[in-house]
Amino acid sequence: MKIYNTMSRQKEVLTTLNPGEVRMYVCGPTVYNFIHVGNARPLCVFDTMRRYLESCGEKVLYVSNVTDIDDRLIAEANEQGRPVSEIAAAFESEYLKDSDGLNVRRPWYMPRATEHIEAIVQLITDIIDNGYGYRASNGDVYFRARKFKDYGKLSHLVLDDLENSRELSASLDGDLKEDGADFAVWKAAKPGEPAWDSPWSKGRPGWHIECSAMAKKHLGDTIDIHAGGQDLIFPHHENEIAQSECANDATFSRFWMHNGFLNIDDKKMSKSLGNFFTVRQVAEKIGYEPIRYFMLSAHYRSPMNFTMDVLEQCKASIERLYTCRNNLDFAIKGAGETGGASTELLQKAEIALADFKARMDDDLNTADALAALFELAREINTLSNGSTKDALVKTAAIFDGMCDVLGLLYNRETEEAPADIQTMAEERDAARKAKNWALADELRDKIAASGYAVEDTATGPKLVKK
RNA sequence: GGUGCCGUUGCCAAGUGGUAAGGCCCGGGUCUGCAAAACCCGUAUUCGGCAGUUCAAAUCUGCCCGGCACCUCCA
Repeated sequence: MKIYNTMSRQKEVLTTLNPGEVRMYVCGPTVYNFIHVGNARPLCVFDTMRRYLESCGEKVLYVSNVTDIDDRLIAEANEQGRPVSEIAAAFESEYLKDSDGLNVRRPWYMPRATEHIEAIVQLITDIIDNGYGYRASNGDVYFRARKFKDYGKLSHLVLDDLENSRELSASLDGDLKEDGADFAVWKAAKPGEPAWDSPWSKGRPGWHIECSAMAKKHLGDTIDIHAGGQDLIFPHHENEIAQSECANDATFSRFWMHNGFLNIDDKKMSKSLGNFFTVRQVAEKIGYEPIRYFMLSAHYRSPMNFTMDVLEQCKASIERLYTCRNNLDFAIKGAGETGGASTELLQKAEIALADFKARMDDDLNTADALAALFELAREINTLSNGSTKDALVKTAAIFDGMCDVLGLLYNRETEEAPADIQTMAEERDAARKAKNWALADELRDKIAASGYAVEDTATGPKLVKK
């Protein structure tokens, strides 16, 4: 497949260091609060990337970290008067609930920053030994950004263009840095802050260094794909590259993928604007699945506008897929050994699958892939009545495979309706045959009151859970 | 100031040189005892505007208008 590599700014054929194996690192959340809907985008998008690669037979070593120590976490802990570790553990658990709710597969490995202090200290030591790091008077350790000749190669920013902001941050940091462009890899602890021993001071890792260290520890010096939100390109990923390449003397990541941003009602999401939504809030209103569908309904690199109105549309779209799938199941139950439409159905299914793959191969075009899925849904709705059981089962497998790659239709009701409801449906069918419409309607109302809708089909009544 | 992105039907959104996918909504029809679901038909002669290149442009070029993001810790 081809993916857009932020580094080269063009689509490239994805290759991996070891054939059949993809080493992928996706920046995860800082667990100081519930994750917001913006966080859900990389979760859903890169999970879909992983699912697609796996469906193609690749083994995906998918690493996504949890940042459980940083300034915001400390601020939150101070505010609540609880230890940082407690806040982090609580919100990590909430994060996983949301992640599971969105049908995001658990990472192959999910490293926590605080459990990798040793690896981090080692990496910083290597950086200093190679001349790229230095200890400041207060015990902080900084990285000499300017010394790394490739600094800016990912973001395509030139240090001198950052003049204004650089001066600003230099003045804020006092005289600790040799150069305003330098960034912290280790921060000396202030009184009361969580701290770990190091050769330089009791302190904590900087934000960028943890990803460098954890990627190295679990995936090696060179990884295949590094992914995250577009806002991480600079400075986060740029700094990761500087740290890792200066410490390891090897290319850090061969491909860089970045998802576009999510706006809320056409504005950037922020707490001050009052348009800040957590995944949990939205899921409680409408469920998780429309959120996932929404994330896949546009190309992952384009900016998206998040509104409840559009989410309702997503929900309706998913409904169509569920209905189709349920109809397919119903058709399978009633199908026999003959069916004139079988050949055509299987043909259409193969075409849809080929389209689906071609679109996913083109830089993970999930919006286009969804179109292929809907085209298949229409063919199924049209042809399933005239097909054999064998053809229907094969078609279902293809349909399910596509849904599985997208991570959709994971809330399918597969249980049979309760016996009493089925009995009522049969009684209603008998009433209909006797043209007793009053009784038939009465029974339909009763069934509806029990949470089921009954539909009349050529092969008998069909119960749908509502 | 530097870097980059975007503007396609009522809404969402693909399409990046060959004559506008798909979904939601809406209107009409078929099926149905009535429904539901489904299917069929209809919904952009047109892709922010103006020029240009080309046999051919939503797709390339230029200018303009409008919106957005990043530029030291925000996915």
